[in-house]
Amino acid sequence: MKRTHHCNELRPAHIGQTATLSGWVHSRRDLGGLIFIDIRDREGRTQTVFDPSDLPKEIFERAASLRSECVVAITGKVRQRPAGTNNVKIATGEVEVAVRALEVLNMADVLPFPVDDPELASKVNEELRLQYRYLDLRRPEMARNIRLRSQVATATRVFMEEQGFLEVETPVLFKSTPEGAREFLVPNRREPGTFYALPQSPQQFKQILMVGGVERYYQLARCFRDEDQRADRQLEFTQIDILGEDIVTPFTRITFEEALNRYGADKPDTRFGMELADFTEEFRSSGFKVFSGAVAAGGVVKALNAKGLAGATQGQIETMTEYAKSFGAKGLAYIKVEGGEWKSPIMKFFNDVEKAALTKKLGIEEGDLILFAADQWLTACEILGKIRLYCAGVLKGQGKLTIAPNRFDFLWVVDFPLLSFDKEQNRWYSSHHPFTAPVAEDIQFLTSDPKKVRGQHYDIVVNGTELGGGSIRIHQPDVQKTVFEQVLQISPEETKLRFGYLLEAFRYGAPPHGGIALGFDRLIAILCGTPSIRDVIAFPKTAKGTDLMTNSPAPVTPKQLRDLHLELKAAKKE
RNA sequence: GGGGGUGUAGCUCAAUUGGUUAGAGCGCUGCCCUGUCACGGCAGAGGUUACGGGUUCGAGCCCCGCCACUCCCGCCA
Repeated sequence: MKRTHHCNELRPAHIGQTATLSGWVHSRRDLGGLIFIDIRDREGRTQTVFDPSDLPKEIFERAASLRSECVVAITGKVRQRPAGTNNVKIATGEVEVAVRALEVLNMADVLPFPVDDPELASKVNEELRLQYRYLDLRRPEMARNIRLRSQVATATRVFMEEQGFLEVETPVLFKSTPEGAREFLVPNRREPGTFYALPQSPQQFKQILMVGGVERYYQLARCFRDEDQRADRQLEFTQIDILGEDIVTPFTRITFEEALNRYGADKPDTRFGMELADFTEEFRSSGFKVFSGAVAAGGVVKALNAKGLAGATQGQIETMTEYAKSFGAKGLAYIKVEGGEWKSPIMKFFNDVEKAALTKKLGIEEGDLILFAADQWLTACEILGKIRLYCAGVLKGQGKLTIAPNRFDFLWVVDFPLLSFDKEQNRWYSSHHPFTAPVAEDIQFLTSDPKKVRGQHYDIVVNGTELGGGSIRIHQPDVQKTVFEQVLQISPEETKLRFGYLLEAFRYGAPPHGGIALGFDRLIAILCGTPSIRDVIAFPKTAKGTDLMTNSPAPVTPKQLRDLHLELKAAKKE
């Protein structure tokens, strides 16, 4: 029995035709003298009817023994449903198939969790869903995500090819690079003590492709980073990786500095206001020593107005304070504007001029909650940035802030600092990656005043999520050498060992080039409206990097270790 | 590495704050049922309260440890 139609296909126009459907038993409704079975495939579902007056007894009895998720094929006549029994919830709800023949392709055990009821299934523990991922993937929600992912991948490829980009696959077995994320290593059987590394991104190969004359490259590339996971971070993930000439930017641009000043984040969510305001000058000589002291130490005073949050309980204020402290704040000063007066433990320190400045800049009204941070510029901005998002969450929960679900605020963040300083290791490191070109007029400061150097780097942000980033690459070997050796303090020997091939490639005619990488999983998650990229990856890993379905990672045999010239120092904990 | 949350029947949850035999809905099993689509009715089975200790006359509940999942900080060029 070969399927003639899929389960979302039959309509009144098919009435009278003979059809064969195959798929899973979605649900069985056994009325005793009559059995309805909904058959589901990935396209949808169709009701079939088993009527004993019309069927051999044997078939009817077999239908009665079926349970959810058995795999069957049926043949029968498509007919109109009796008046008043249409099912408006499904697309095939006007017709049904009167079964003549049934083939049971496979029985199914009782399921560990329901897949037929979207409401129940969506609440099932994710641990269980991951363990039985194949069942989870049958749920319409997951099936839709996986399909959308496939469609977006195809659309991407069609678009890129039209624009003259070539998809080139780059090796997964690559070489370890000292900068950047922790890598996965692959021991080399052929030469003891040598290793491949899985790429954190196809970065270096794609630059080589530029030198190789590809001109416009893209790839849906798998990347690997052995770092701790988040809802939007997996050990292995997919990037839409692009390299070519300067990328056109149709979206709003905002500088890194402005993004921090206004939103307290380098990936601002601009779908709502509540912007930060600066009060450094106003409090420079304030009687409130916490503020004036921070300014004297070279810091700033920032504030934000959480409109309508004056009703926050002491507990909520406490929670916010703890939250702020977890980001390095020393405390969280606040003012509640309630009943026509300003209520705050620090009210007594403010004079009228300061109050007037606050009222003016923050547009303070009855019912507002004002929150302060006084610290070094970056710290103060980031703390209030986190508090801003927290407050937005609370206001959303109270229905005081609504954001249209189909609103996507895309923007470019530009003028990032090229370098950041690592206090622990006492050295500079690349904010983005070591191949990012400095802004031309800043190159002179590379060795004398590294913090002043801006990178030709841009992040693409949507709704507060970093979707991707790109940069104009260094294509002059001398600048690249300076970055490696003098700024990042990688020794000439190490540089030659790790990046020699790249520096050499640049000597043979390297065109200027820029690239961008978009987090494909994050993009799909945003399009699917889910907060976790696990929902758009067919087989994701848990927060600890395990695969609950296959139980990986797992030990290997002593022989495998011997072949790889490896010896274990610590055995697996039992 | 650190902080928070969760873990009770196959699933989703409850258990009056330490007190009788740990309950409900769904699912499952059996019987009944010819127009259901969350079918319905009757009956029934099903529990190492994640795991290991401890306190107590008595622990799902308190304490210590441990495991798993999850959210966040660090980390993620």
